[in-house]
Amino acid sequence: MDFLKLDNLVPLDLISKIFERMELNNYAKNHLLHERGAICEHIYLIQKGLARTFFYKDGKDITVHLASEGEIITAVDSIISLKKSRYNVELLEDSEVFSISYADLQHLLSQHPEYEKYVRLVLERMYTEGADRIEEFLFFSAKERYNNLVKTRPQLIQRVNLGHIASYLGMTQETLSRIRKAP
Amino acid sequence: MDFLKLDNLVPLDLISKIFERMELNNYAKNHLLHERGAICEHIYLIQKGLARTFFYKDGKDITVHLASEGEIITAVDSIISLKKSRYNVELLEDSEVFSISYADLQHLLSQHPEYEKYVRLVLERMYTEGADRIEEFLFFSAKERYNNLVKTRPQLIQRVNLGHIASYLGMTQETLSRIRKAP
DNA sequence: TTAATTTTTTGACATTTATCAAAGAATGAT
DNA sequence: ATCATTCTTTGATAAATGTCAAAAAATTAA
Repeated sequence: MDFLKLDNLVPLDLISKIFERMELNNYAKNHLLHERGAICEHIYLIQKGLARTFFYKDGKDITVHLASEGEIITAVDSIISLKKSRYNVELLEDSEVFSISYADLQHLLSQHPEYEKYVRLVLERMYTEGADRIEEFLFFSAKERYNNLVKTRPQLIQRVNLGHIASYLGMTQETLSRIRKAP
Repeated sequence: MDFLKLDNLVPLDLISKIFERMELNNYAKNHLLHERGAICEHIYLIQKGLARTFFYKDGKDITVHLASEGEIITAVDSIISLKKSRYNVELLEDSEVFSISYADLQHLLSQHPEYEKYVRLVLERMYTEGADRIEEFLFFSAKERYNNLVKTRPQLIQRVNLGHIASYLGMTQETLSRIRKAP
């Protein structure tokens, strides 16, 4: 599985149209793009750097999503439903981040319905990636899930700390540490 | 989480337009709507009855998806990518099933780009449901996952056998049997 | 550079869940 | 109704993973 990169799916002229509507900002490591409890109104595209979505379960911090260059991140539990989000979206490195409000995106789409198709392609891809991740949990042991991640997104292994990778894969950091050193 | 029902998202006139292009067929229990190894070209909408997507991992049959009345089912690993599918799509009851080829749907959308928006809404919903399911695996024990399913889709518990429910929830049937009888 | 902080590893032990084998219950076919 | 088949439960045991506590290593800040 190769991960969502907008530029494989969407023609350049549309990308630039969307980018015209987007703000590009620089933020330091640990900056929160979105904080839990708030309604999330923006979609973020990582231009440079790394972000994660996470939340707390029984006091433990669990990483739900990781996005690096060219990938999209937002609080999926809020952006569409407009409900208060349980998620935080945090930068793991100093980053350059494009952002567009969902309202602006919808406005752009209503003006240019010919672009809907590409949003559909992106959503189809996101959906398929989600389905693959569900399969991982249905079929694979902790060790296999880790090995798959190493294969599909090796850059993450280098850049994200062990605790975040572990919770992203649905295991404790002790378990991941032991998997890593196993023969 | 309430499950995907087209008619909450899509205006009736579009539903009927799509339905004009759809075939409605009756099939007996155990009929395969789609068989693994083939490229899946159709999307199915369950009018009456019950279907599941499943596949084999080390000889074991694992249910990946369950769809009842008003819900959509297809081989998600194939319909978009046009790769050979690992999945079977099987009916668990005698059923009435609408079907449309993905090519026809795309054709309809190119003729009526104003409908793209609704496809987007459906995909957004499907994506969010997928994200919820991933969360289940990240956070919840076998027992909690079962209790959540009982709460969100009680009809399934009645209609789907224990083995299929168990694999859908990522556990063995013995574990689910023990969870059920636990105090 | 040193100290403080954060991250990773390790060990001992507990818990959850899986595996295997078999019995019991339910369902469907004749 | 009876037999065959499929589904569910049970028990014994094993394997995977989690928990807690602490040490070691790496990173960051002063």
